[in-house]
Amino acid sequence: MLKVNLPDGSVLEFSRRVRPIDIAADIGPGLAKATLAAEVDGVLVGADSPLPENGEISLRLLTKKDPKALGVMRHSAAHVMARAVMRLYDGVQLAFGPTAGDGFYYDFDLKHSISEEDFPKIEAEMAKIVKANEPFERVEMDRLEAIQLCKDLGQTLKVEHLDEGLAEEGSVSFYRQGEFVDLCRGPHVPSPNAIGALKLTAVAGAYWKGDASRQQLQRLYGTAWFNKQDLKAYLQQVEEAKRRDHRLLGRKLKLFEIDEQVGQGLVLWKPRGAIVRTELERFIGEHLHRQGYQRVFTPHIGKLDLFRTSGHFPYYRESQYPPMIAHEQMKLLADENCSCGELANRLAEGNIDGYLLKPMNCPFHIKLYQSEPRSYRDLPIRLAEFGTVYRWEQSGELGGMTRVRGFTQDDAHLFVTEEQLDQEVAGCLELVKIIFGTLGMTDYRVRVGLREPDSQKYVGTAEQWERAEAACCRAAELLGVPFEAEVGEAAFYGPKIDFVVRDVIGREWQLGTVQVDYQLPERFGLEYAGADNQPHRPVMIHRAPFGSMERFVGVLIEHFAGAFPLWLAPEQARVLVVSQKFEEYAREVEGHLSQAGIRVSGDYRSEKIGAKIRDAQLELVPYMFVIGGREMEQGNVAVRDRREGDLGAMPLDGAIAKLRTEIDEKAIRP
RNA sequence: GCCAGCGUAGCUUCAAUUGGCAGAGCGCCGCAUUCGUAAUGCGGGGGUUGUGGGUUCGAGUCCCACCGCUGGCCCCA
Repeated sequence: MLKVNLPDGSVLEFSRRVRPIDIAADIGPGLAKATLAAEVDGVLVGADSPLPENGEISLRLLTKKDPKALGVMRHSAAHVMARAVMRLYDGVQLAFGPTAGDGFYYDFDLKHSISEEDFPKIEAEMAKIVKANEPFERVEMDRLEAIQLCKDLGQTLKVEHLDEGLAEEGSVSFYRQGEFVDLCRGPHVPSPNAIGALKLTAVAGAYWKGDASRQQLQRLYGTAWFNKQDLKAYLQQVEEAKRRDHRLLGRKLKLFEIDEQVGQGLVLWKPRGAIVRTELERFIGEHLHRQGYQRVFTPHIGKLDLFRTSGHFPYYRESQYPPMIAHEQMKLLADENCSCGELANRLAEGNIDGYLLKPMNCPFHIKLYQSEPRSYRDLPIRLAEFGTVYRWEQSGELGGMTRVRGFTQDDAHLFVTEEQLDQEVAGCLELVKIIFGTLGMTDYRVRVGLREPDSQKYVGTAEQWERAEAACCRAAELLGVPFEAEVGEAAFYGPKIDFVVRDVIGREWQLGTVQVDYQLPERFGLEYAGADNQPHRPVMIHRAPFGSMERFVGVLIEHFAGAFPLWLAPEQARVLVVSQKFEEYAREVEGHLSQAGIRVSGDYRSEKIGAKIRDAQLELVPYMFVIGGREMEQGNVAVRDRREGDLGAMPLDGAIAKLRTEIDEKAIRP
């Protein structure tokens, strides 16, 4: 006897063996037809997967109305795509093909190099498969049988996966649809007619099992929807989002430039972009003061030895700009006919010294800590700096402001006692929360990055890691926002708490970060005198609420679609003269606004007022001051709001007060 | 770094029939106009088609290499 609890509270009982689809049929034939998948005790299963004979379960039947059904359907769409590709090309090896984001992908190994030109052909084949509407059938079998089946099918990657990833499994499942058979966990929709609209979106390289040392496969991306309208709406939304792309707006609004001749990933902040950045820095500066930070400045380069001690060099050499070597050393090496390989070896071994463009600020702040004897009474010491660092990111990874080679962190390092750790981490997180709140950025997730237990890439003892990870988890809980712990996302020296946001094309970027570090204090032998007059080792917290100014401003441009709140707007107001006859009075107005600390400019071109308004609107200037004969006579100003349009005439003092209030409150308007 | 695609004026979904005179709009500059809440009119300058090489009578167009950009993978201290 199986007792089934449905979401509406009703209970059904079955004495025969049933599948979700049978239960749906019992309720009504319409529902049976509409059921695409089911959720049993919160676990996604196929509509035809057998349920236990006895016991009690909670069951949710998933129809097109349920977003989870959309995911199941997309997974099926991936199978349809794989089947189409196998029909069209020879020697196709299947890898993985899951649901992902707003669509799905499938990784293949095949000789033919798929390009976008092939899409119409593949899409047409997929349409045929959908139309034929052969059901997806689930087949379970023993793992060893499965290996034999995959061998028979010539699917060597699947055999590999059965030997590696699934080695522990007793039995595995396949999904069959016509001639197409694929090792797959499922679930799938009953048949492909649930796929209402399809479109292939991209092709890219992807490493087998995500391992760069393995072969590279071809990954085909697609999106699928229950109907054509949804697909159309989605494609429109994607186009819409692209218009907010910070790379486009950055140029249009003259915020920043990345020049080929300067170098890849090196940002030139234009005057307007610099204003946004400066305002953000000033904003956080106020909080630094309140939270007891001390501002410091450190150089852009330091001796290699410093970074040998910190562990950055040579372990992270690949992601640094190559070291600088002194003239004399260079000459000596040249005289010896020293090869590049030899040079690299000697640098690594420490036989040659040089300077490194800093990849991080911490070693410098550590030296500042060490520059004076420290007592427990001094702690916590909080050293803050807008420190510019340089990292040799791989060229394929660079783009816009979100991934660059030179960037400024709103960095700080806190040197604290073990007892102070929790409170100080909480303080750092609070700061990130304030920033995100002030800017109205609510769409973020918090990730606690933990170490991968058996990986070799971390430094420090297991015991230290456990303490640090525990501290991070405690702090995340105190934060009061949902968070997820993610294994393998830690820094090499410690766990971290990251604030992650999405850009307009759905990519995730880490912004604010707080990291707990027992390693660097150890490596540098940091100490403070305790109450017991014995030396103790401080714990370090690395923290950057914005993350980097470049990435943050890039994301912020997209967040506001370039229309910054008044306090951040590069140009807060523009004075527009109806005719050049009123220029003198308008310049007076402009002067008063400027005196009041408002970033204002004047448009005195011999253009019509409509054209000037249009230009100001397109340049996203928040306020326009229209000055004509009426205003001059009455000694007032006509204010136009970028969003709301003409606000009518008002005294200049009143207008200034209005703007000042909005600036001082850092108001965000919808 | 790897896979795929792209690169024409400051900018743009840019245009340029099978390889056959490099064009348009916006911006910019000049002149006229002095105007009331999203585009005034006229005129003008601006390109060694990313760079280098090759095929050809002839290359923006075809081929090769490099540089850069876009999407993805890996990476991300």
